[in-house]
Amino acid sequence: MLPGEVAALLRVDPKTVTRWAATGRIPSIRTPGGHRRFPRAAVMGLLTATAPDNPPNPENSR
Amino acid sequence: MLPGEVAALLRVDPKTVTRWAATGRIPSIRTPGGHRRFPRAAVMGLLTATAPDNPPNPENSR
DNA sequence: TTCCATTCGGGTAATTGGGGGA
DNA sequence: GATGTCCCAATTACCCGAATGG
Repeated sequence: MLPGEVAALLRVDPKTVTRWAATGRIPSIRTPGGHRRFPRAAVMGLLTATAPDNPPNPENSR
Repeated sequence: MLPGEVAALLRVDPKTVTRWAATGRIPSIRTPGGHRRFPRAAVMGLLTATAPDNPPNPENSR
């Protein structure tokens, strides 16, 4: 998966994704020219949202 | 979407949006750096919930 | 081979996160 | 109980020119 795709999915700058790879926060593969490729699974793990309990259930909220 | 955008849209302080995410009142994903991204749909839900005259679920707001 | 879009690298400004207090 | 504003540190976004990939 390309840096631009990951950036678009997480609403960040492609440069930020590159920084994550540089700091080892996300696994990445390097092309012979130095460009990066990211495993789709790792990217999917990042966009896992915390699902809050905010349904019509007042008793649960209190 | 970004915390600042949500804050501007709901006309609250970005810190308040952060607190909502922290208390689980709005779903959010975290970047590896710790910043938050909010699903547009969830923001719209909050926007509807804070609407002065069009609350779909008044009991949900409490 | 040339073509264009994207990514590379570094540097700087703006935003965000967390804690504490009004 | 919830929100807005203060601090500082960290993260992120946009600028440039040059190189890579298909």
